[in-house]
Amino acid sequence: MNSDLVKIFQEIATLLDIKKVAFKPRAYEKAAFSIESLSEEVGEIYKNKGIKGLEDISGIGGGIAEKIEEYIKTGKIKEYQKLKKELPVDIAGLTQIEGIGPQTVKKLYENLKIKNATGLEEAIKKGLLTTRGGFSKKTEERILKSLGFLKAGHGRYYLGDILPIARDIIEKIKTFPGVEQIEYAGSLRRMQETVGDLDILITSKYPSKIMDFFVKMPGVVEVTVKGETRSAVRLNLDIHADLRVMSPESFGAALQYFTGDKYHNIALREIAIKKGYKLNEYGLFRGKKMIAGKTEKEIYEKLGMAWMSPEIRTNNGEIEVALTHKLPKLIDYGDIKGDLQVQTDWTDGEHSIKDMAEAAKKQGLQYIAITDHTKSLAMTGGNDEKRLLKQMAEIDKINKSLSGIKILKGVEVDIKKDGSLDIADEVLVQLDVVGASVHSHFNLSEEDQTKRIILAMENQHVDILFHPTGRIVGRREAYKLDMEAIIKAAKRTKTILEANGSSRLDLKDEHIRKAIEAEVRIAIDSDAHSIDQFSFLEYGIAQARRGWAEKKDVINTRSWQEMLKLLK
DNA sequence: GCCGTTTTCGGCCCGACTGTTTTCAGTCG
Repeated sequence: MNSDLVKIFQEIATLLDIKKVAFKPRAYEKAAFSIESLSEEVGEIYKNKGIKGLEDISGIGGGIAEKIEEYIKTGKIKEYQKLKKELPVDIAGLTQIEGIGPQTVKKLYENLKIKNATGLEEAIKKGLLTTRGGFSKKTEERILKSLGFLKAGHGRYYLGDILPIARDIIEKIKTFPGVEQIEYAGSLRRMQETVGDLDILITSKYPSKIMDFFVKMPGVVEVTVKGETRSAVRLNLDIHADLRVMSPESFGAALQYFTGDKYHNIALREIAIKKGYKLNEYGLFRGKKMIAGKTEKEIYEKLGMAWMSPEIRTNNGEIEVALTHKLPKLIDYGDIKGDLQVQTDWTDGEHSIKDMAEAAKKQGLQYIAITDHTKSLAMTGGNDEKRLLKQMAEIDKINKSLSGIKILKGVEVDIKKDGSLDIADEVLVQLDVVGASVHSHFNLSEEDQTKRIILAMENQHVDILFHPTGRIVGRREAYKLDMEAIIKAAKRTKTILEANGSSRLDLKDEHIRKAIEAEVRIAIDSDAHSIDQFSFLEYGIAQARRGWAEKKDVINTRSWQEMLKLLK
């Protein structure tokens, strides 16, 4: 229901944009955004509090509330259907093609009756864009390129794939003569799950020289934009990179502006206006006078709030909290002392227990829990009770031979279809850390899946629910699950929820935030399967920061002795 | 269409780059 309405309102916004209606499009966009970040179904809100309840949602007033009511009652919105009839095209599909916006969508339909990306491609093949469409050859080429880019599946990249590459590129640009300050901004600086492109900011006395270096840098395949202060290129990994050169007085303003996100920035600029200022990427101004811009901190402070970490800049309440100076002190990237999910070559990991322990120590960790798979996961050679006991004895031996790192005995026990576990309680009780997780029967109904998992959480030995929703970024959707019920059960059964730092990134940030609000603790794990994968902890911490987690909310920020006290 | 510690009416985020525009519209971030 919510996601349908989000799509409809976004589409209404674009349709009104096309008709050049003023201001209404922004109102519909805002409403869509509000609904998207809602934790409750609008249907529930309407049922409990009626149309008044809907109007209490920010960005939703009388008009849109009525439309939601209409949708709840009839399953459709007349106004939307009317607009759609005038322009019956796949707007979202077309506008996601770079360079195509609302007006181009209209032109494509009116001149050529093009309704979607496939139709567009066919029209280009027939040469219709230039012959009858009223488009120039250059525009046609640009659209064709964007289509190819989209078809290759290169939209957004998983954070963990792109962060190391971005850091390399920054190092490379640092070597250009004349580069002073350099930072990356955008979704990468916000450490979002996925990153669309690289936004790099530089200060330099020689902007045009820097631009020349940048567009000729090794790895650049194509230059899409080149100007005095901004250039954009496509790199050989099909990643777009944007470079902007700013003056030092404006560096903080630019960093703030290009870090975003968009909604956070809009909210900030609205606050600036109310205070009689103007905020842009060059600074905060009163009239012509610049009153802040050198650092992000001074801009936030002049706007009446404390500086906040990029990870939480989403306009999901952080601005309101910042205005009252009650921002959470987010967990820091160096705060994790131990890793509670680690696989070894006893199952599907690549390296031995000892190698993993030594690698963890090198990474600065004080302890790890070995949590190999169990027998239900036959493809990984999962441990049965007997082999698990043998592994525990082995860990005792290795612990005696190592210093500076403690190895805890653990398991990633498989939750069977009926919610029971595939390792006997008599063995589980002997372990330090029991993580339980789902690896099969992803297609159960929400009710059955939720019941199944809660049953496992009720086991007195299950300390942590590993990767609770089963999703993998860009690869696999989460299974259907009543997250609210899971969080409630976690509280009741004293089960820790995991924030998995591998490409699962599971729990998601919004669920972490809800868990913490419900005073459920989390564990940030790497789920490392080889010695180089402890670096995944960084992404797990980012995830937790986006979920507003503080150090105290995360059990493995404690020493292993203190951490164990928080388990069942 | 929404909203209010200047307002229940009159505002609504801001600027760079591109194209074919000779003064601005479209798109993007």
